[in-house]
Amino acid sequence: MSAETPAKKNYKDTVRLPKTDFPMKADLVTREPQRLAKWEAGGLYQRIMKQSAGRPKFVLHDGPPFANGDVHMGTALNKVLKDIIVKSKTMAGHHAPFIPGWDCHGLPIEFKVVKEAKDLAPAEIRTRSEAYARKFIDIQRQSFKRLGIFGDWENPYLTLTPGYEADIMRTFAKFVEKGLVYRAKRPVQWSYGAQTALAEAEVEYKEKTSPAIYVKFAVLTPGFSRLQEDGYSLVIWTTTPWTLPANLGIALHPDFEYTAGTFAHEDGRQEKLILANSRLEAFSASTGFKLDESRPTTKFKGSTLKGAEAQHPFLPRGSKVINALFVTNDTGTGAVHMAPGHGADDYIAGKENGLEVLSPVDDQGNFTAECGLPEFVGQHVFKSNEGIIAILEGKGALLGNEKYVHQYPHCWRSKTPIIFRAVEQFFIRINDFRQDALKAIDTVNWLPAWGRNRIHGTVESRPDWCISRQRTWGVPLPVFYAADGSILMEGEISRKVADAVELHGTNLWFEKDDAFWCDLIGLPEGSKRCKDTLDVWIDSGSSSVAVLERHPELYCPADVYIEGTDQHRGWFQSSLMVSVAVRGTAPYKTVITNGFVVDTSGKKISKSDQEQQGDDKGKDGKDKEKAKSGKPMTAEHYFNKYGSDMVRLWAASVDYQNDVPFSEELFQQTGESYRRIRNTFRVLLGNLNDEKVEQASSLPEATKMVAPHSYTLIDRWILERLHSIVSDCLAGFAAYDFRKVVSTITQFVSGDLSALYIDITKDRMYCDAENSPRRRATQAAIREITETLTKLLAPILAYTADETWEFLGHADSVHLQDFPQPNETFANAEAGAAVEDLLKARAVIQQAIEAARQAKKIGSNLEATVKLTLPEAGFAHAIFSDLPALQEFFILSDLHLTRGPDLAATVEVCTNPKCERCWKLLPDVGTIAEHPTLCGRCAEAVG
RNA sequence: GGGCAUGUAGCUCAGUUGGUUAGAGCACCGCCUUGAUAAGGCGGGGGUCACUGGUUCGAGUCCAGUCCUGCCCA
Repeated sequence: MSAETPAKKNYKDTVRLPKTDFPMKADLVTREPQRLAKWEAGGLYQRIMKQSAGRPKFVLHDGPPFANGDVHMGTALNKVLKDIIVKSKTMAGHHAPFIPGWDCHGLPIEFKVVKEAKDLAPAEIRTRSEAYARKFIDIQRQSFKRLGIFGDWENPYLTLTPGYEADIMRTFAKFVEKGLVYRAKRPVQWSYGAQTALAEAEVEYKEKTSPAIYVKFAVLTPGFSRLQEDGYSLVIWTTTPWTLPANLGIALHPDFEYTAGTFAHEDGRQEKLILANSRLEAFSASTGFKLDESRPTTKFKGSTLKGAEAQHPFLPRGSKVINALFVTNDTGTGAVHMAPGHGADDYIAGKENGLEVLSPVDDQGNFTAECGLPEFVGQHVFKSNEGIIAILEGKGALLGNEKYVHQYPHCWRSKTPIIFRAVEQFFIRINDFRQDALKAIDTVNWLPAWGRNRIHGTVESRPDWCISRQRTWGVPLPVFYAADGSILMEGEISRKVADAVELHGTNLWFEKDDAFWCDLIGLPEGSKRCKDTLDVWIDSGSSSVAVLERHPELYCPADVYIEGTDQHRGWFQSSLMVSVAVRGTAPYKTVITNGFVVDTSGKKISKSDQEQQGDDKGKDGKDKEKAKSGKPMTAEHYFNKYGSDMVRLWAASVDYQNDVPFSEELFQQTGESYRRIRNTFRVLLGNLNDEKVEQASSLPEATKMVAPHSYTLIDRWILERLHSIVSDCLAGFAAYDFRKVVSTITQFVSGDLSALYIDITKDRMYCDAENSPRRRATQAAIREITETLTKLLAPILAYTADETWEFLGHADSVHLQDFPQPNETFANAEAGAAVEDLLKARAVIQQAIEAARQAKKIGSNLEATVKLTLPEAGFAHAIFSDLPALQEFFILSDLHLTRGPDLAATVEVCTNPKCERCWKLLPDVGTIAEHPTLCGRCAEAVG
């Protein structure tokens, strides 16, 4: 009576279902830290280095992030890409050390420190800045390690260490020795907010409203040729009225046509003015002054007035008329106000024409006595615009005044508008080696290729490098001033400073007095140290000297630099310029750029935006709201919520050479891919659970236990596919195309493994006798597939691959393995051709079955009787006459074959009895007395 | 405003020297399965290939222009 129940149960127990402890739920957030701890305890990175010692080297040089703030997703993307490169190069047979670094000096840190406590002594600022930097180095290091990035984390390079600082100074010494450094009073981009000069890379452009005014300058020189009468005024246009006290000249384009004539205003005013012809109309539209055609006018070229003298509108001095080619005719009047102390073009043109450099503005951006207007001394220049306009108006020199909205440079740290201001600064003369740098660019492989043009253009047009900063948190500019004020700048002097710094750090410079240093260097008594520090781009730009050449494991040029696209102007360039100046060649062989992380609406999510959000919290409602709606952008948030492998998979599956879209939704999408891969690994591992122990312990020979001829067609096919997947992935890694690797593997896992191979081989794996040759053959194939995929994924899914490797029975980490090589045995795609035909037939069958299923005639495929018509031509492979093999491939109980004109299939309800064990509907069920509910195969398997 | 990039399904991306009905993965809808089950299978919907014009028998692909977005610069 109850005999059937235990019997049923018994048959179910004889089915060899996949069994594994490899969890379906990844639980990366808790498991990854455990694995990381294991890696660290075992010194995995050091072991990889030891194991790969002696192989061809591959050096990826880490561009140092600022030791400031948490790890942003953009930084995480970059670091993960670096790690994938290093791991894949290692597995491809290289010795690839990774020495991470941090950029420690500079304004961002000093700014925070000074904000927290005012009026600190320089030495104190430096102590606090170092502590600040080290705090964030630790924070970032934890995040990078957590992201699964392998490297010598305990011995990173820091630009604040004495050795590095000394090398910066020695690099400077080389510049000095090559005669590339000079000191000059030149206009620089000055931040009054941060009170320092700024480099090109330290300014950002934002919209600003400025007063745009038209001002007349009376021409003094009487009877100037071609001017028929006197009393004319040149008209200039400027958006910076505050620079007028520094006006020393007026520039005209030598070739433009100018008109001198009488202009009348509606209000009755009349003026005798000179403007460029092309600007007359715009001038009239802005000011209301129209040229009175009835009065005599004179036309002449700008070169005519060269050398004339005009009257400064409110100061008792002249303004010299000069010619300059940079005068344009798209804005203004064709006559440009020249203040050599307040503009780069002005400075150059002024120098050529013998104008002085006047810059009556102090560090805070306030006027000094030199401005010649006592009432303005001590007042901020931007607050003085209105007063100056009032003076002009009072003197009758103001012809027009409007609001002008334009993109204006701002300080990246203090966010204040910058001013051009002439101060004594140190510069590197670029022209002396610009051509060498341009040549060096063409020795480098730029990825993507347009990077070459980008940096070429940058280097071609860049001005001299302003390398001095009036800041405290940086490497001192190692030069001295003699008692008479003259400069003591020699390579030898700087080297002596460097040697002392190497031993004691740069704090020595700030702690000891001038007498100490004069004594140490051997300078005459009374000499004084320079108070400036070096531009931080010299710091990081010197890394090819301070790191690549110094570190025993590295070399120069490095094989690869990879950073965000903004570094064409930043680190790629500063590194290039330093390297070319110092050794004449580029510091890198290949330069890869990654795009910026943007949200899905295509907006840039920058680190400084994120910081702004944090900084501005609570300041006002608007920013608060912005901070609230802002998405978290720290890597920590995402690896703590989704796991590091998810961040890594995201990084590997986007087109990093363009801007990289990022959103929570995208993360969920990545999660789907991840789960698919993981679940597939889980089944594969489950199917290996009864692999012979001897096999597992004699790895990797296990995969070779079944000779190729024992494989069935479907096994040979999947191994052929695997063969080409290996080739594709290796090619993808070699081309730094990780997206290709991910999509290749994803599609293989989803399309070939999950939907076909695993599905088709379920029957033999579950229901065949344990040692049936085809079952063992498939098991061997599964081991090869799993091991191969695990190794291919290891550089990307650093944690999951390692976990899988462990479940494959290996004691040690997958990261000590090399990449698999394509198996030549399966290179000829013999099975692939047959499977192509099989898949065509399968599609036709599935459509027929689906129709029956939708019509509720059948449920599972096994309930169908399928009549398949194959075309007369083709479908010639032996398998098309092997009915059992076809039934297995199509996963059917009952298949009938005919040949006809077209490929076609019809479906009927199968009437055979169902085998209780394998669930197929087969005619021989019930023919075995011992097992009345089983088919022949199952009866035999049960024994 | 200039230089360099970019724009193919809801999302991330393929689309070879121009050549059938533009593909994949994920998402979505329906069905099946419950022996991969917080899984798996099958089927399906979904695209004016940014826009406009041109070359061509034929253009996502080549040419010109426009627009969007990003980087760098002014």
